[in-house]
Amino acid sequence: MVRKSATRGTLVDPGLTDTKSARTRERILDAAAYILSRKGYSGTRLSDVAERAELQAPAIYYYFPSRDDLVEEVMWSGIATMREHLIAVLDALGPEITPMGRIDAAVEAHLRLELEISDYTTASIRNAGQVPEKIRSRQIAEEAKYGTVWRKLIQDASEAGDLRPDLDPRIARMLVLGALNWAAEWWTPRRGSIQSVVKTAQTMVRNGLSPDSRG
Amino acid sequence: MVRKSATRGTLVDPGLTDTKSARTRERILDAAAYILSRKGYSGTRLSDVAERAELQAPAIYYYFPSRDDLVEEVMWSGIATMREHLIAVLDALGPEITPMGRIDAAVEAHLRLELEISDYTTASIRNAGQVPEKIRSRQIAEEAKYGTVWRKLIQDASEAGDLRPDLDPRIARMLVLGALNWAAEWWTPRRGSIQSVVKTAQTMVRNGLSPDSRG
DNA sequence: ATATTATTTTAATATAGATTAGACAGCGCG
DNA sequence: CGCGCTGTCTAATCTATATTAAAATAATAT
Repeated sequence: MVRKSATRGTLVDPGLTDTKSARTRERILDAAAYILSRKGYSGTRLSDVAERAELQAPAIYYYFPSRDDLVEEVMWSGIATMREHLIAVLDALGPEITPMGRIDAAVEAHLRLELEISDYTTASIRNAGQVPEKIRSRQIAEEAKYGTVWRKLIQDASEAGDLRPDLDPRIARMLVLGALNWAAEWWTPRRGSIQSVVKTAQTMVRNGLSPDSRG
Repeated sequence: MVRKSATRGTLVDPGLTDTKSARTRERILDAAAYILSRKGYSGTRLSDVAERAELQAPAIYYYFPSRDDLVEEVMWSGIATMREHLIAVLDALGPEITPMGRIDAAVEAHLRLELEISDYTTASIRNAGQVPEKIRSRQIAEEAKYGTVWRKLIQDASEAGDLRPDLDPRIARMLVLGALNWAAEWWTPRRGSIQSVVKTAQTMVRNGLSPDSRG
């Protein structure tokens, strides 16, 4: 029996169903994320995915109705995971943290997940522009949700008077996310620690957004 | 006679040879840049390029030895154009401009070329990670040259005492370029003018890089 | 141990897309 | 006029890759 793309576990709850079958499915998704993040949408061949998942290409069809269904799941779960991760981090912060402190935390959360954990995230980020409409729509929905979390972060800063008045908040948000997203394109472990990237990014974002300090 | 990829004119000097043939070649390159920036490396089909250039796919082989040669030229000329553009803008600035003022100008130059002019630039930016090694190497060389211009901009600011000491200059540079590069992914004319993007980007970069103002 | 179901494999199929071959039109020139 | 060159086209080739079909193997239940 071929099962219709079953609900994939969230990051927080990585799957109640931990059968051998579920693990194989996960292995295929992981492989697809890996290839997708490196080769792009059109460059992702099922044979490559299969090789990395250590099985034959047709076996993929036992778990996914089509190549595009597989890709779609990788794409949206990449962003969904990012959002879940970010929200979990923010929720753990406690109420005494300033709005700008929360933005610092968000910068770190985004960078760490992107750089150290997830092929899903980079697959999702890099291919956002290239996938066909069918796949894209669901991903756009996830992106919008993620953007909303950030919009709130910046709005809170603004309301606390911690945002330069000469910034367009939406543009500022996109520029920040761009700086973070792009990190996956150039960072490698060989060139400095993630910690150093996080630190510099936090400093730049904080000072880029904050009004001039009045001495 | 098939000519080996002839030297493409620079931005400043768009080709001494303005024959009908040269124009057709240009049309093919333009079409390839357009498709490449939207569909990615593997997704770029010669038939699509041909359609946009208003000829049949095999005609492309009269001007380029292979698909990859065509792609390669788009990819490196995208960055080369960006660098020429940036250098031209900087050279026009005059010596009284501060290092940070020059960075402002660079931010504007980068954004304007990326957003208003060039499919080449976005093709080059977006597909940097996906093209095969053969193509990539030449592009990496161009990227390095472009990075050098920016490195100098930031170094000059640093030597003038206009750079926060707690920033890693290389990381800061990559974060700035990331914010700028990413703009192509979200900006559309419908959502605000380029001018507003430029202004917000300049403000954020300037304040992100500058030491705290002592009042 | 055997029947049944789940999983994976190997062997077709089908199509898309790069590339090549060969023909053809326009054109300057002897 | 007929020749050679440039630029383009149509038809043919060839390969890669998604997908389907038909087994074969593994696992589980009876």
